Formats: sequence, C-alpha cells, structure tokens
Amino acid sequence: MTAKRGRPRNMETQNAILTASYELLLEHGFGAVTIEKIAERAQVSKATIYKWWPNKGAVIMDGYMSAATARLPVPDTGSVLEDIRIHASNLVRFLTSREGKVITQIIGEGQSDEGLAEEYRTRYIQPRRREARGILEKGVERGELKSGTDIGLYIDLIYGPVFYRMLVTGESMEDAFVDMMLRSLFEGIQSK
Amino acid sequence: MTAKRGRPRNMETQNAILTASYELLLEHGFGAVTIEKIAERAQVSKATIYKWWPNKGAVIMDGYMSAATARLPVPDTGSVLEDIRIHASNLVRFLTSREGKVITQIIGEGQSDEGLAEEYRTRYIQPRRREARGILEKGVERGELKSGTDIGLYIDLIYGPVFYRMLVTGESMEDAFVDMMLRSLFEGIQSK
Amino acid sequence: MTAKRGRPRNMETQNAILTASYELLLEHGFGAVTIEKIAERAQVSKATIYKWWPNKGAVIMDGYMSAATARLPVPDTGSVLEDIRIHASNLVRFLTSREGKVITQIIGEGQSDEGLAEEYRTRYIQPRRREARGILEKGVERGELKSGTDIGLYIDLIYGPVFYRMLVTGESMEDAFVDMMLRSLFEGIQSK
Amino acid sequence: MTAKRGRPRNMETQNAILTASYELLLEHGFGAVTIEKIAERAQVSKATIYKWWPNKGAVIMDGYMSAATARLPVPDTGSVLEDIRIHASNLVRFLTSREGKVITQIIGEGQSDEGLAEEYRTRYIQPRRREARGILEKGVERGELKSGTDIGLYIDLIYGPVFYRMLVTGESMEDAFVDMMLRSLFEGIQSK
DNA sequence: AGTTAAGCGAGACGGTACGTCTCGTCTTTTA
DNA sequence: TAAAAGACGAGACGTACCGTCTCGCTTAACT
Repeated sequence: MTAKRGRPRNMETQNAILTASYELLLEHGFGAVTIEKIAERAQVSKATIYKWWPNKGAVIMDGYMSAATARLPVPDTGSVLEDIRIHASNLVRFLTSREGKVITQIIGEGQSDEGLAEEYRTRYIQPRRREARGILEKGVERGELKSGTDIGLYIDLIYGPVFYRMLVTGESMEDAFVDMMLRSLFEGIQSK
Repeated sequence: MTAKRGRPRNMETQNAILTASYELLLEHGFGAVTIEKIAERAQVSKATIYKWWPNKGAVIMDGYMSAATARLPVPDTGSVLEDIRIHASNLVRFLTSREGKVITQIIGEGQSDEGLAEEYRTRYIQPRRREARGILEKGVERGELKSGTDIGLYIDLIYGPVFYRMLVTGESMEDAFVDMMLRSLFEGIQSK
Repeated sequence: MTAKRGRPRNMETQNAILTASYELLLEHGFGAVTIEKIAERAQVSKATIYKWWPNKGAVIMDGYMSAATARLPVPDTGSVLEDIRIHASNLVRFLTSREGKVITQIIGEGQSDEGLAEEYRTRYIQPRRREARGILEKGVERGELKSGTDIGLYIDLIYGPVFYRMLVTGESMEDAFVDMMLRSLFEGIQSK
Repeated sequence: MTAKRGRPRNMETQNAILTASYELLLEHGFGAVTIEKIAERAQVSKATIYKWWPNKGAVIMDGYMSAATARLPVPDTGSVLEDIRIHASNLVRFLTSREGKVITQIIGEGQSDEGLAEEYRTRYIQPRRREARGILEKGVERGELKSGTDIGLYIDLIYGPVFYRMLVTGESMEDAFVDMMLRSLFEGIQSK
C-alpha cells in the first residue's frame, strides 16, 4: 500500500457534485441534467467531475444511489404470499413516486449505455432481487412454494409484470393489481 | 371540400427521410442518430424534416414502423400453451435480434419522452398485445385457461418477464426460459 | 394587338408588394426586410415577387420610390447662395428624417450590391443633382459664380460634405452648418 | 489585484480568426463573409468567435484593423495646399484599391448597424481626421488659411466630396479631380 | 523548511448538433 | 395564363454541451 502524496481528495466536493446531480435529476429529469449544470450548481469545475466519473450516466447513478432513500424493511410475516405482496406493493409505490420515476429514466438511458446498465443492475436491481430471493427461499423451505425451480425465475415472474407496466405499457398499478397478479401466479392460470 | 392547394408533398422525400433514419438507427443505435445526419443521408434539408416531425424520436419511430419487418404469423395449433410458447419465443427471438435491440432503445428513450412513449405503445405494443389477446381468448373459450380473469393480466404475466429480462436485468433468454416460465405460470408456483 | 388570354395581371398585387415593402422598411429598417415578410404582409406568393424583381434590393428601391414623398419645390429667389442654402437645408432636413434614414440604408446596402447602387443613382441621386445643376447654372449665367468650372464639381463640393456627415462621421447637421459650409465654399478658405 | 484565473486566452486563436476574416473579406466581400466560414478557415469553433465578438461586423472590423495596412506618411512640405493635395490623393488611391473597397463596404454595413458605425468612426475615420487636422492647423498658423473657422468644417469640405463620390455617385477620381476640387475650395467658387 | 505531487476552480477551446430562419426555385391548384 | 399556396434544398444563424486542455493556487506528505 503506497502512501498518499499530494493534496487529499476533498469529500465535500464529491458530495456537492452528487447532491447537485440528484437535485437536477429530481427537478428536471434525466435528459435535462448536464455536466455543465452540475458543475455550476456544485461550484465545481467540470474537469473535477470528469476526473472522478467517466460520463454523465455514472455521476447521475452515483448521485442517485448516495441520496439513497432509506432502505425499505424486508417483511417477514411467516407467509410468502403476504411477504411478497408487501414487498411488491412497496416497490410499486416507490416506482410511481417522484424518486422512482427517476430510476425509470436511468433504466431507459441504460438501453443505449451498457456501462450505465451495468451500474444500475449491480447497485439497484440486484440488491432488490436479493431481498426477494430471501423471502422466496423461506417460502420454499416452509413448503409454501414448489421446490425444484430456480428462484430467479420466480423473481422474474413476480417483478417482471411490475416493470413491464412501468416501462412499457405505462398502465397505472394499484394494490388490487398486485393482489390479482400474485393470486394468478400462485395458483396458476390453467383451469384444472 | 378538401382540395389541396400548393405544391403537393413529395412522398419520395418522406421515404428518403424514413429510410435514412432507419439505416442510421440500425447502423449506430438510437443515440447516434441525429437530424443532421438523417438530412445529409436523405439529401434533404433539415427544415423539411422539422416541418413534418416535431423531434428526433418521432422521425425514428416513424422510420422504424415504416421499415416494418414482416409481421410474424400468429400461431393457431389448437393448444394455448403451444400457441403462446410459439408467440413468446418469436418475440424473444425478435427482441434479441438487431432490429429488436432497436425498439428496446426506443422504449428506453420513451422513459424521458412521453410523446414517444405514446407512439410506441399505440403503434408497436398494443398491436402485439392484440395478437396475444386473440390467442388467450381462444384458450379461455376452449376451457384451457381459467375464465373470470382479465385477459390483460394474463398478458402482463406472460410478456412482463420477457421485457423485464430484456430491459432491466439484461439476462439472456433461450427457449428453455420461455418453457420454464410458461410451465410455472400455467401450473402455479404454490405447492398444492 | 393580340387578345389577352388567361388571368390578367393584377396591378393591385404590385401595389400591395411595394406598399408592404415600404412599410416594413420604415418600421424595421433595411436589414429586417425579407422577401418572406413582404410576401406574407402583401398576401402574395414569393414566386410572384421573384417574377417581377430580381432581388430584395430592387423591390425595396421600387417600394421606396413609389411611396415617393412629394417632390420638394426647387427654390428660385434670384440668388444662388440663397437658392442653394434652401435646397441643401431641405436635403439635410430630409436625410435626418425617418424617410431619409431609409435611403441612407439603401446607399449602405449599395456598397455591396452594384445593381442596387445603379438604381439609387439613377432614380434618386441624379434627379436631385439635376435640380442643383439648374440652380447653379442660373448662378453662373447671372455672374454670381465663377464660370469655366464643371458644374458637377460644384455639386460635389456642396453636397459631398452633407452626405459625408450623414454616412461617415454621423455628426448632426443644423442650418448653421449649411450656412457656414456655403460661406466657406463661396468665399474660399484661403486667406488672401 | 488583477490575478488571471483560468486558462489564458490563446492569442494565436485570435489571430487565426482575424486573419481568416480579413482574407475572406478581401476574397469575397463583406456580404459573403460568414462566421461559419471564418470558423472553418481559422480552424476554430464558432462558439469561440461568439465568445469574443458580439457579431459579424465586429469581427470583420477587428480583422480589418489588425491587418492594418502600413500607415501612410503624413506629408509636410511647408505648403498646406500641397500637403492636403498629397494626403487627399493618397486617400483616393487607397479607397479605390482592393483594401479600400472593403472599408467602403464596412461603412455601408454601418448604416444599419450603429455599433459597427461607432467602431469605424473611432478606429478608422477619426485617426485619419486627426492627420488632416494636423496639416490644416499648420496652414492656419502659417497664415495660409483663414483663421476663425472650425477646422472640422475644413475637413468636411475637403474629404466630404471624396467620400461622396466613393459612396454615393460612384464616379471615378483621378488626381485632376483632387486638384480641381482643392483649387475651387481654396479660392472660393463665387466670382469676386 | 523546502520540495514535490496531487486536488481543484476558472475558464479557453474544437467540435457537433440543435432548431430556426431566409433565400430562391419548383410544382401544384384556383380563378 | 397569372397568381396563391406551399414544398423543398441549401446553408447560415446563435446557442448549448461535450470532453479536453491549460493555468495558478492550495494542501499535504516526503525529504
């Protein structure tokens, strides 16, 4: 480990950048955030931003994660269906909020920016999937869910429709939607 | 009286614009398509483009739809599961192709452009949902699927995971994935 | 004389064009007059304008001349000095008026447009010089002015300084200026 | 304390812009000079030009002045008439040259652009008038010219006709014209 | 204490695209 | 067949960001 020489990195500078980025993101949306405006608002030079982040997407993602809204508690009621209903409802409520709209835009941008996609998968999606995995694994252990199937597939089946509505069809989602969806999914859609 | 006054709009010009737009889209992706480049390639003035389309997204969407890849045949094997398996597999194959990647980017852009979102929902997503609806309604009529549930929900359950993988997790999808997903969905994930 | 076929040429159209041109000229100055705006205001198609005039300068010049302010009376007091004083004062008053400013701009434009220069020389400058020539010739005949010199030179000497102030130095001109100038010119600036 | 912050302005950039501007001016005339072409020829971005100059006229004026043709020597023969004859002849020769034509166009443009007019008055006309004033003051001191008259008026009387021919009538000027003009002016045009 | 390395704000700069404007031409329909 | 309506290619406008690049100052750790 080499000793650090020179002036140490000023953490307040970094915070100012991330805060400015997040504020602009909430105020005007992804498209309106520019490095120029971040620099201006954070009272920071553009070069400093480029020194620590490779591009706009990275700063915004970092700003978003560091402003990170308090982690939602993972429910543990003793019933998978109930736990998942709560978890999914929370997700829906979050995605339709002001802050949630923003990750929707980040995911959108990620379609043309593989680096950014990598980021939000690692830092946002996967942690959320791990929560769901925990809930579902307990369900399998307790014998509430069929075993032998990849838990990842269960997650896709539950959260896929939520993101699909959010990103693709744009239809609104109420708690009733989550209820109906989970019922169909748990019981199967095939008539016996 | 709808007599047209003045020099009529030249359809070849419009085609040149749409073709140029689509070519650039395939060659370089959504982000790299610029009105400037479209104009140059189509041998058209920028003003002409702006006269007929309000923004980049609209031209690209139009270009994409008019270059419309041959419509996939809607299967009718007599079995919903089989029909849906074919339909979903076709969708997966399309989405992972060169042309499919492109609508992924259009959907991405739509997250920050409500007008564009409106467009692709009306012109791409809804027609595809209508196909699926036809298949599923026959399944309900034949008694293969539970009746009493909104068919729209079934569609969300089937296609949601596909788009979710495509847009959010980025995981690859083979035919096996479609098989497993449909099996779980049809039979339910709850241990009986 | 052959019978006229088809739609007859509408003189009101020409007038509308010239009027529109002149109004725009007075309202916004030479630089802001465009064929596009003239056409719009005159309810005329651009092609019609281009049919009758070769370029912007020509229309403006025509508009200017046809709106032509009533001709100033040429004085005839019996004294050259007095006649010229009146004639030059009138010119100064005109040039510094709203309408006069406009020919100043036309002359300016003429520096980069030989066709326009030709126009205003023939249609505006030369007629004015002919008036002055008349006055001065009478002065020579009456023995008030030295004979044997080109009258054109006299005109240059008298009107040159006026246009010079107007176009080049931008200094204001009162009647006193005209008086002083003519006095120096008539008597000579050389001490005897 | 005038400490300079930030990257210093690169003088070569400025020179490249001014040189390109002047070259285009000589090659194609005022009307054909565009910021776009200057930027291209100078290998400079348009934004850089707009950062330092408010409009086309300002760049061109600056380019013209910085390419400033060697100052003409102010004659001092001991005779006002002779000195003025030389000075005026030089001016005529310059105005009718390639470089001279150009300031004629700048003055023309100045008729619709007060800022530009201000510039060429301060930077071109006034310096030239100061030279003439020097010559004429010596003439008054030596008793060659009438005293008691504003020297500025003398300048108007001498140089007015030159610019008038140049800008308004377009007539050519030979040395004989200068001779005749000065003779009439010095001796007066009134028959004694 | 002096040197050296890095952090950093200010700001210049080339480049690219934006969306708008006007030019002058061309092609229809209408009168 | 004149004229209005209006499409069109060309190309300049002035603006906005991008990402890079000096500068000169500051702040520590190493000599």
